[in-house]
Amino acid sequence: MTTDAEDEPPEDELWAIDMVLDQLADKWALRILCAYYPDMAPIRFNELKRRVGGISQKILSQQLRKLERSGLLERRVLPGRLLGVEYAITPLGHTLQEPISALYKWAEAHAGDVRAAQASFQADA
Amino acid sequence: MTTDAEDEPPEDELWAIDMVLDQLADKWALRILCAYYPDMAPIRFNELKRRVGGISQKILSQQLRKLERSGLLERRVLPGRLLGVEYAITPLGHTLQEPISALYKWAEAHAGDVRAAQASFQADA
DNA sequence: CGGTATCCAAAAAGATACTG
DNA sequence: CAGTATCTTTTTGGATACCG
Repeated sequence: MTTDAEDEPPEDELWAIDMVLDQLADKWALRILCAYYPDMAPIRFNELKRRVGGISQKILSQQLRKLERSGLLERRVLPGRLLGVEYAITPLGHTLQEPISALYKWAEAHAGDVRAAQASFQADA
Repeated sequence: MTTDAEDEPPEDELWAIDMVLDQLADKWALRILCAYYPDMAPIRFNELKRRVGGISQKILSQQLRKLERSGLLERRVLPGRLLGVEYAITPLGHTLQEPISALYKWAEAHAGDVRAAQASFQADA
């Protein structure tokens, strides 16, 4: 019998999800995307560096290239005499902002709870 | 006991959000929490290991302790004849399932888009 | 079954210097 | 301003082996 009561997701899609999670599951990717919250306006390289905080140029550059390759961000050279580059959220990246924002808002709302849990964990042990 | 002791020094309330993101922004935390999706039932250690896939006992153990300290998971020793432990989602962890699920669903829905973007990125250059 | 301890390899990140 | 190159340090992960 080929009919399962459970869902039968294609294996091809399964590792694709894994691949997508790989894009986001590192120290910086989520933070970089959170830097666009809530206005989602394009951000220039050094401003991004300032907004994220504690990230080196090298890592930021790497991450931006990764996010650009994934189609979440778009790199734009600013025209005119002003030497500059900005990174804008693509339409695809924009669809990700909802889940990201949800995560960010959760962090805002429950940061105290997490801290309290960590504090009481020591006391419990 | 201290194989890889990772301590988060208490910081300001402003940095609490950052601390929360630190809990989630690594290779495994999101995947482990995704393993509970969609039924959110408690999962035993080795079943969790199988569901996550590709994770070693050591890392899984580390991550579970971290998530337990953060109050997202609860470790329960199973009573009775069977030697076993299960990890259950706490009420706090349950509130996180919504953002996590949103992220997971996004990955499901847009995995193809990301792949296409990565493919066209080479061609574009 | 559900972990820990130890050792080791690999990957990520940081500092610094340099470039167009 | 916006990076790249190079080197070093730090962090992470995997492979056992072993324990309650």
